[in-house]
Amino acid sequence: MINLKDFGLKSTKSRQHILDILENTKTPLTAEDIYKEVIDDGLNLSTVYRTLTSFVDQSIVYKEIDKNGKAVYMIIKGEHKHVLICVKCGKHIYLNDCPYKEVNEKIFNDTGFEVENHNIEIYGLCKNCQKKGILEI
Amino acid sequence: MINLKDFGLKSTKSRQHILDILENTKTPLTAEDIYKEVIDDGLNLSTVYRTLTSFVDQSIVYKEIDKNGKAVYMIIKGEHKHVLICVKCGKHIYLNDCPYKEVNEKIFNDTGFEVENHNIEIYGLCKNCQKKGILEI
DNA sequence: ACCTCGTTGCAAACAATTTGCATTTGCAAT
DNA sequence: ATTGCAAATGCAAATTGTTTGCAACGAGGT
Repeated sequence: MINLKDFGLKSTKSRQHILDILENTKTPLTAEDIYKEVIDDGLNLSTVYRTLTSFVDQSIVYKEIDKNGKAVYMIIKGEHKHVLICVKCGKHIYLNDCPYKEVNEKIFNDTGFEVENHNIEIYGLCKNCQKKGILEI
Repeated sequence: MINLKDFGLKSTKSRQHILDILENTKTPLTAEDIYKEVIDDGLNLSTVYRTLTSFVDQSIVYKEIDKNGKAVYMIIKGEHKHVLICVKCGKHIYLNDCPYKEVNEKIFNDTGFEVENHNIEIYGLCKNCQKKGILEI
């Protein structure tokens, strides 16, 4: 349960609704996705964008750019996420823990570079699509 | 040396020039970057886009979307690159080999996902900036 | 209840990319 | 070499996703 006031944001119906949507989705959403859900409130698309921007500024949500250049948003729940993306069916599989932890140490030893954070999208074939044979995107 | 005909593409001056540019750059280029280099040929921006699209279709170049949602293109030369980006001074350090190789196997064992490729940008402090103390971006 | 400043709607601006159509060009067949 | 045709190109206009200016509105402290 996020309290907008804690982030210096006024609590309006629009924002609460958008926040609610983001809190209750499992997949990242585009501004358009969210807009469709709030259009009945009479909410404007630019308000959705502005709201999302302020959420990003306050580190309430993540903003990522997908393969098609569209921005997708998802709520930050503490740890960072890594996603496996199937190049065939587009399925997103989220990893719960970071499999790259040990690598950071190796990088530090090799280069003296101290890793703070990383954003990783890994492309491949999900279990299901491997069965289907030849790669056809 | 790539031969366009091998990819079912007509060999035109425009395409050869664009291919040449892509073959001789170390950094990924945007359509605009390339356009600036071919504008003296009288080449049109939409031709650049169409050429890049057909190169992507033929798997001659990669298309990635950067943080700002812009597409960048780079020739496919077999191996992929990883870059360490210093959050303080912005320095880019390229890794010669992929430190994540072993991880792919772990992912496969855990999830059945077969990694084909990944694009990684790792953020942290380079050796030099670590000395300078507190992080100020 | 009032005042202030942040928030919103609306329309218009923007930036990156794509598309329709008329013209040109590469190249395979003659 | 010449021809014919599909593919490639230039140009301008359309599209898509996102941002912005401005006037009206509303939340929340006083």
